[in-house]
Amino acid sequence: MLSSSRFIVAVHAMSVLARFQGKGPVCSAAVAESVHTNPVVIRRLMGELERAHLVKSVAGRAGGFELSKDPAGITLADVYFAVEDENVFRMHKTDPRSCCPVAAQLGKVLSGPLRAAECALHSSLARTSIRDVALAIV
Amino acid sequence: MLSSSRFIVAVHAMSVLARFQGKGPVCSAAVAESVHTNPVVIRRLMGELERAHLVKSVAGRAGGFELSKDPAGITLADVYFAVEDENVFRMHKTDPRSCCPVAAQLGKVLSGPLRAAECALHSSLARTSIRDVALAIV
DNA sequence: ATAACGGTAACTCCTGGAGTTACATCGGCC
DNA sequence: GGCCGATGTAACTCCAGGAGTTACCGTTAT
Repeated sequence: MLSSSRFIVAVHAMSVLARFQGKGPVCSAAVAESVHTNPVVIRRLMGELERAHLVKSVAGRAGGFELSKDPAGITLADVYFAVEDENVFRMHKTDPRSCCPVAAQLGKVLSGPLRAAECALHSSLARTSIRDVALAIV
Repeated sequence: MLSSSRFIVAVHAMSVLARFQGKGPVCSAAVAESVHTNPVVIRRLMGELERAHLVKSVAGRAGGFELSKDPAGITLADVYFAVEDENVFRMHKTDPRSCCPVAAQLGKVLSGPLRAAECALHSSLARTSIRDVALAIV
């Protein structure tokens, strides 16, 4: 895997789960094989998705993971913000007491436009559901 | 600096240049002091901005950097895509010949929605110019 | 009881950004 | 012409974080 492909991997895993819906839970090894990675990596990712109430895990023998709701109600935006940093844009440390007005005020000035950009990203990703993705796959 | 704060740092530097417009070039040491980092880091970043035709460098004594055009014509989107990876979303390696249809087709299926999301991000960032940022700073 | 699961800790490996030093080069200015 | 203050860039080091791996515990169907 490439670094920080967490979002795409999560979508990949969710799509696999969507295709197996109603046929019982899918184990991490099976998902890992499709994604071409390690079962532990999948379990860790699923942990984050579970905390976001997008999947649920079934413990014990014949356990695994399944979607916690209708795939039509899970969007790419849900997956993105469950798995990636909540901040799309990382700030450097600015000193509000700096003598340079740019350094002192940039954070406040940029917060509006950056929030707007995150919202735009969210809205766009929210237009595609896991169901859409799963249905597009033959 | 935090890791991958390249975009914010670039906006910071551009804002400094905007405030000094018409007063001659600003040297990398002065920008670095405001950003609270190293002059070499600034010069490297300016190199990328220069390749995107957003700034120009003046060599020799009393040299430095200045905006290459009206700050009202430079948007946050220009800066973002000059300085960050062209791909907002990183793919993991998918094998198109995989026996799992999800692994084989996910790349094609996602390309549309992901391109749309990048466009949405671009459009939102394009609504704010460096002039807007510079004017908002007292 | 056993075997097949998830959950998690404790690592290692690797990539990439940031910081730093050093040096070549350029171009006003005296 | 020579100096000095800039950029440009190479060659590192340092560090954070994602990914991969092994190991072990708890859980549950058979």
